Amino acid sequence: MSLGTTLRVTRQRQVLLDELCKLYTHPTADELYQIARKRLPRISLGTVYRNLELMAEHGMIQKLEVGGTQKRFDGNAAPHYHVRCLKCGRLDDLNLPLDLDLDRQAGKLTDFTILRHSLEFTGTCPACC
Amino acid sequence: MSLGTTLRVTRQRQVLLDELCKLYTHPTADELYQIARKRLPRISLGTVYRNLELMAEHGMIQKLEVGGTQKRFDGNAAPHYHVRCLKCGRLDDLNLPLDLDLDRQAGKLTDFTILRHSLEFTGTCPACC
DNA sequence: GCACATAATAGCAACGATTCCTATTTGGTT
DNA sequence: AACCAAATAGGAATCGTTGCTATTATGTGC
Repeated sequence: MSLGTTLRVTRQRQVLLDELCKLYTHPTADELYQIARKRLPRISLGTVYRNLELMAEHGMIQKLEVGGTQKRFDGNAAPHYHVRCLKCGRLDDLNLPLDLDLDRQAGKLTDFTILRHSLEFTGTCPACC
Repeated sequence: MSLGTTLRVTRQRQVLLDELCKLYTHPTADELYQIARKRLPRISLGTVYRNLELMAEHGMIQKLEVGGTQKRFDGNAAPHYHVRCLKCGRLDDLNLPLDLDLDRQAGKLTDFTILRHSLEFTGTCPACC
């Protein structure tokens, strides 16, 4: 499946996107699987992984490569920053304006062609601190 | 093993730290295992993981939680930023000054207690682009 | 230098997250 | 309705990492 093709509208895809967009908790694939099963009891975990990957490739959602053992997903496709709690793993959005000038500055210091950046703050959340 | 205790100086630990500090490629645990085996053919992968973890806890090295499936390690314990190639995974240091004010700004926007941040640029390296 | 306590090791089993595989089903098109 | 390619469920396989245990080595006090 290339980026040019359109994705078919399957019930599984609709439910996954719908549930992901309702959440602001940046769930893991397995968390979303548990949620989706309430509406589609026979959905498989493989389907969840495949669709999250495809929807991310198509720019409909974001796959977050942050600290921790599991990848997390974000229904908000626009780039933005995050805070992660060291103790419980909670991941929140951070309302800090995106600094696109960083990409330009970085580009001047390296041979790489810079496409974007990700900024993750680490600390302790109110519940854990 | 708590942070208060001192680590014993074992041959394995010496070799791992020595080899890691010679590299600027931010190797994975397995890459470092292959390198260390040239000097210590009987070293085990478990020893590599355990020591990298311990040395990171003691602030001697850094464990990098960046994009990709494997964790990477950095012999430079001072915080700094990185660029990662989307195509080959190459991870370079970036000589952009650390912006500590970001932590203060982030702290004003959230209930979290901010400890630090990690900034990773993504793009394509000269070899892949 | 020797003995002792305990930290660290090698080797391997187990684990968890993710990907892969295949027969079957479904969505979109004619 | 018929067709084809895409998508699915279910489960096996893979891969990075951690855990386990008997054995070895380090640092310390004599």
